[in-house]
Amino acid sequence: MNRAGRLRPAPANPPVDGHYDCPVTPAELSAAVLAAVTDCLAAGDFAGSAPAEVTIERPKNPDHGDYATNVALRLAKPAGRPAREVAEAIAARLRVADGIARVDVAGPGFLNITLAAGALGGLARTIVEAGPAYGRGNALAGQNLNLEFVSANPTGPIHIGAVRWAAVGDALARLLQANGAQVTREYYFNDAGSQIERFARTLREVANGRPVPDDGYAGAYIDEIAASVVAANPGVLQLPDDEQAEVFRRDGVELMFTEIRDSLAGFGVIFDVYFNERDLHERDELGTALKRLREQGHVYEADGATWLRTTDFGDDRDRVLVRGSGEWTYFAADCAYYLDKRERGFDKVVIMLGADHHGYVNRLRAMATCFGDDPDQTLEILIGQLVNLVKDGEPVRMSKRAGNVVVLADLVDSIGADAARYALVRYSSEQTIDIDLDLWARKTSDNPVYYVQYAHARLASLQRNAVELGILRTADPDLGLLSHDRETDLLGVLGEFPRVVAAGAELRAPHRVAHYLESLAGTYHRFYDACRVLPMGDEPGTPLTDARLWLCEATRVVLENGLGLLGVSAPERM
RNA sequence: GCCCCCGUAGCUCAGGGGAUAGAGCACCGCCCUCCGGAGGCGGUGGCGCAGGUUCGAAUCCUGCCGGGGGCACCA
Repeated sequence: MNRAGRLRPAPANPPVDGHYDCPVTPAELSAAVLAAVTDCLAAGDFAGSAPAEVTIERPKNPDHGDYATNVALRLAKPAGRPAREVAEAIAARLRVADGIARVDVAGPGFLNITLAAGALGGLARTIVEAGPAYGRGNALAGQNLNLEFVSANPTGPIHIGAVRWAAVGDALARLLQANGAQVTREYYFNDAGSQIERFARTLREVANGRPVPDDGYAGAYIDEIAASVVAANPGVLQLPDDEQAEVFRRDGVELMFTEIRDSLAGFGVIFDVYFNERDLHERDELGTALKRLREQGHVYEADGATWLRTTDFGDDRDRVLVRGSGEWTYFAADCAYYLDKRERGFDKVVIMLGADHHGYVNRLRAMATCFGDDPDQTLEILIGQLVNLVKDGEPVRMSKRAGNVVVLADLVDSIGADAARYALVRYSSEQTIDIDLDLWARKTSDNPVYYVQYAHARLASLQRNAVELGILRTADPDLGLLSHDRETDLLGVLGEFPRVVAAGAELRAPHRVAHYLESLAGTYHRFYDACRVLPMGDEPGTPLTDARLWLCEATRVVLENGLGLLGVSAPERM
């Protein structure tokens, strides 16, 4: 246990030349504090066990130092000592660590840590050199996750309700990957079952100039699809009705599938797997699942139907697998699909559902338990609240005739893929949200996506201007010069990024990245307003110019990486 | 009736038990001698209500009030 390299007497003359071994990132500082705590425990300063991790945060109040930790408050109770005493013991060891200028015990027992002057500047270099890797981590390394989202029925274009999950699901997939997880994006395609038959019959009736059946689908897209099927199958209308229905089913679903896949691609969302429910039926995976469930002893017959006893595991009623008519239920296909995913080797099956499906949670968890799995380990169901579109202050209602925006492709046409994705991913999924189309179509600063993209474009422009002036970043900048309040503010925010990425993945909350980026853009603008970067007129560049160019490039990198996690472009110019 | 989500500033929303609850918009007052004013600075203004747990609650628990969604041998 030799931590001498980390905790040693502070040198008489702290380094100020830009080469820092001392902690500059929150993660490094957290490790240093943890080392100090461990040393306290080893030396018997106070009793207890070392925490799994030490929380470091940027205090809101600058008087509270560069970073603060509440570790002493958490250790006080098990130690049986006042928190301030514990804090003092930790502070005493921390004060002699490299690169830490001062450690104060404040309030009930917070440790307020101030880094050595200019120490934070080294972060700019860390970020620029890491480039696209900055912010990424390996907390989820080794996890093989299946992320299912959207999964809208192929009986119509993707409705706005499902679009939220396209944006959030894809961003979450990117976040999970950024933390080292292996992620498969999957779309479950319900191309079997009675709704497909209704869809096929509707197409057939419309193609024959007959009215839409009472239980059929309505909408302009029906006429288009019907016409396309007829065009591709010239003799179809001469066939008997049931054979016609089969043609309309096969080709209609295929056309719908293509349209859905294309509109998602236009939104920047590409699934790794489009899974067909029909395949489950054709391979008799439902039968296999039923057999497996029966072997586990959770299946029974009653009232002519076959049931799964989900009430044994928290569901409020048992669920039918095979109807009295002998037909499979949708739930039976869900069981087979879950089993299929598990047998493809996924450690965890993640499913994103809208609030209108929250009633599924208990039955799906119970089903996983019936298969012998622990749903806390193998199944995760994310419920997101609904989204409403607002235009001219009025909610946009789904209208079959009027040209209202209700479909994914229309949304993209209306406000653009970047704004649409950002708008949908910016809010917590637990929040029911209103998307104001007028706001998100605007190219002004009240539109958050423009605020963030603008900051990136401005930084890209700055780098271009520097090149034009013949000023290039040197390989050995004096980053200790970055000591202006606005510079340290900016460095502090940049240092937060890896933790935002980790927390966003862990909490399944991509919106945190969006809020972080807005805060970063604001901090950058304040820096830029106060700190001149490029030299005035014909003046030559200085070491400070060099250091600030590194800081600006670090900021640009983080904005680019963050926007990338949301699936939003980082434009060089706007 | 039962279940899920949500009530934070005039509006839209952040706030993983921590210090004086934040941001954008709106409103009021300022800042253009040069790097993108699509910007910056200052001001007004808030945790639905009542208990509980805790050294400490917007955050966790209970109840109530208000809003949204869901409770099929439909998919």
